Amino acid sequence: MTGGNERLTVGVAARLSRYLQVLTQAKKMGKDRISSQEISDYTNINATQIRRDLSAFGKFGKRGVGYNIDSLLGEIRKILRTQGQHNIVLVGAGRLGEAIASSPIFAEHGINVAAVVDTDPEKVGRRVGNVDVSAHRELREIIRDKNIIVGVLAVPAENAQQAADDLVAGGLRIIFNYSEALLDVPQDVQVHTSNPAVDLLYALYFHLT
Amino acid sequence: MTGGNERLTVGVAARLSRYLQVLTQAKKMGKDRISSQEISDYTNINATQIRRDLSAFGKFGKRGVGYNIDSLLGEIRKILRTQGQHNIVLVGAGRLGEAIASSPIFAEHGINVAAVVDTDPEKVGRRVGNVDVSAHRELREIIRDKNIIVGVLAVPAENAQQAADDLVAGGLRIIFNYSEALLDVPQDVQVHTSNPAVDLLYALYFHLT
DNA sequence: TAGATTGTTAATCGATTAACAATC
DNA sequence: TAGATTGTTAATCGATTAACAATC
Repeated sequence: MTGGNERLTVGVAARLSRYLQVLTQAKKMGKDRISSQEISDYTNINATQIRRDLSAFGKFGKRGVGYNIDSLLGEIRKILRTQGQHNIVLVGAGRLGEAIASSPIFAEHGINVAAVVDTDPEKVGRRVGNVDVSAHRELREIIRDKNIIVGVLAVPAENAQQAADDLVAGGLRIIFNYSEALLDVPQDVQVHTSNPAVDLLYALYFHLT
Repeated sequence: MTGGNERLTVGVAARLSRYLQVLTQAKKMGKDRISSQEISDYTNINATQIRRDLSAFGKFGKRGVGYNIDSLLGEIRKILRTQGQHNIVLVGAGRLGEAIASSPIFAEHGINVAAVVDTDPEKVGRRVGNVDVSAHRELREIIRDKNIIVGVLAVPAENAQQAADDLVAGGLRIIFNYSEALLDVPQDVQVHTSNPAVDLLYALYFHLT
């Protein structure tokens, strides 16, 4: 339907990202193909919606059979342009920072924790995930030298704004915020705040009603 | 416009939860009132949409002034029915489990980590957050005795399905999954999978295009 | 009074869904 | 052939947005 070169809408890009996760996992579980209904069961996205999203870019499925996981993975990666490696920096080497750096969840999608920084001299030099912790004041050089495009904040709320300012000063325009703090940043910086408690309240509402 | 007793749509409930987070933080920052435009800046939800969402339940704002934070917090909590305390159990006392249990992010919204369990005997008895780690096999009794309604999985992907099965067997119907695994659960169980890598790919798409 | 911001309308756009022919 | 599942249409519903009068 579309030529294929327009920018995706926010909704479509979000859904395609979720299909990507399901396909990655299904592949790890040894599956070869998957139906729109199965993807729907894992994502709670309507199966018709899934077929519609995919068929806008080509005929990727086989009627009566479903979608080949490997080839669909390739197609979606092409659409989302996420085929390369992306370097990120993690700010904060506390428990959350360590958990993030050691998790396979990023590597699986081509995202590489290229550096970890902390203000605490005790933590500098320690190994976290695959890298050694650097001093927070070296942030600017690290961002430049390692070609980093995303900063992940794993610091207490009271330090989050300062850390965000440092990331912005270093040139980053995408920040993932794992603290509960609200961040004030320039207009052209995207902040993604992840707050499990908010998601939980929302889930509870539907449970209680 | 609405009588006020219908079930909220998924979209409205999700947005109201996010307003709740912004208001909670703005209050901590010492603010008394806030405009729909300010909430919009923090959430990326259109200001008209915010006013529309709120005015469906009453006239909570003052023209020319904005919304009083305390009273709006109360109104939204009433709408979302999140005024009580909710007990949750955390499965897994590793780095991520410790980070979650020690974070103020849940307590702030009336969510109480009432128990932490782990299969590793080394970890049982250790203090994490405000509770002592219990043995995983006691899960069922803990859920019953402590009136727990939500289970949070902070375990490696390879153990996630087993842990989910145990939570379901214990009677829980809401699971938060912080592993990358796909979980097979009965129809009436809600699974919320949080995958920062997926969110990141999605953010990158808009950055790169 | 002047400036700001809500509450509300009206118009548009994208998401959702059921249904089903096409076809593997 | 029989069963399954895609690709697509058509109809509906909710989200989004601009605009502005009301009013603090």
